[in-house]
Amino acid sequence: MPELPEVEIVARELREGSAARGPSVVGKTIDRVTVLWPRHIATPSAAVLKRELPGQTIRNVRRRGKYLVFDLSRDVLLIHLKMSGDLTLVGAAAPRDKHAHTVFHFTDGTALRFSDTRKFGKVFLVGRAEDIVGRLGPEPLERGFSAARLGRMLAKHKRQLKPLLLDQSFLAGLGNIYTDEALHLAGLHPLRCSDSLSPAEVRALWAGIRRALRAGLRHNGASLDWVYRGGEFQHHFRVYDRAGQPCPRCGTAIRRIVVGQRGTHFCPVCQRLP
DNA sequence: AGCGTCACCCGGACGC
DNA sequence: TGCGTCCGGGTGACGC
Repeated sequence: MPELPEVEIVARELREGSAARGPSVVGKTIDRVTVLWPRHIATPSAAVLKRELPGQTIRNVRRRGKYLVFDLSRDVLLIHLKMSGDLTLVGAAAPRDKHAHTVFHFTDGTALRFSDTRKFGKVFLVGRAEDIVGRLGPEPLERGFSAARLGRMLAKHKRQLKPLLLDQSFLAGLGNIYTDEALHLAGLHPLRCSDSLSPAEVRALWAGIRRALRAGLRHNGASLDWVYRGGEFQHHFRVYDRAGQPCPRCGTAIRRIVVGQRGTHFCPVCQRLP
């Protein structure tokens, strides 16, 4: 279930090369594209994608929110992995993968394979990355994301913290895991109203968000959908997926409720509703 | 603006 | 063992 840390790790590995994902894709030129599941191609049509990509070279791979951004010589390719998507650089002789739905073949014979068991992932080809990621909120790990800024953002809304933090146009990159973890680190109930936080609570939330994301990065992401081989963060969850188990801080049984159709995990003692 | 609901998928867990 | 059913994940579309 890729959230900011998992996507960041994929971007880094594709950019710099890794054992899990193969050598860097930066500098490779696309020769042709195979699309076995056209519904992956969100924009434009698969036909246009197959026509426009050949000849373009990958200049850089980066992340914005949960999107992977491939800067090409002319256009920008964006991929959203959703929950079960993965990208691997493979050689010409690689065994086929029945879940590989879009394959970018390079002129050197290698190929970047987009596999997605649940077929939720999306591919976008646009002239400017902003066409897709322009509506995203700030990056929580960026220098400019201060506690004061978070406080101003929170005060502008009257929403429950959990759905607000999951809203990518409010803040980019938090999914269900890191939101629950951040709220526990901050000692804030997921149903607290965003404009009701004291300055100290805002600072705690700011620190909790950043600590949760950094912990995920440090442990190479979480592996729940058997996608991110090597990710270990699932062994360090404080509340996520731990209903009935003891809170790491006070020992009280973690509770699970549903907020906006999302499973939400919290400690009823450390995260009280005023 | 904010909220609820649904659709999109399918592997795995569960119940019978 | 083999079925059937439900769940969860991120997002966009929709209606209120």
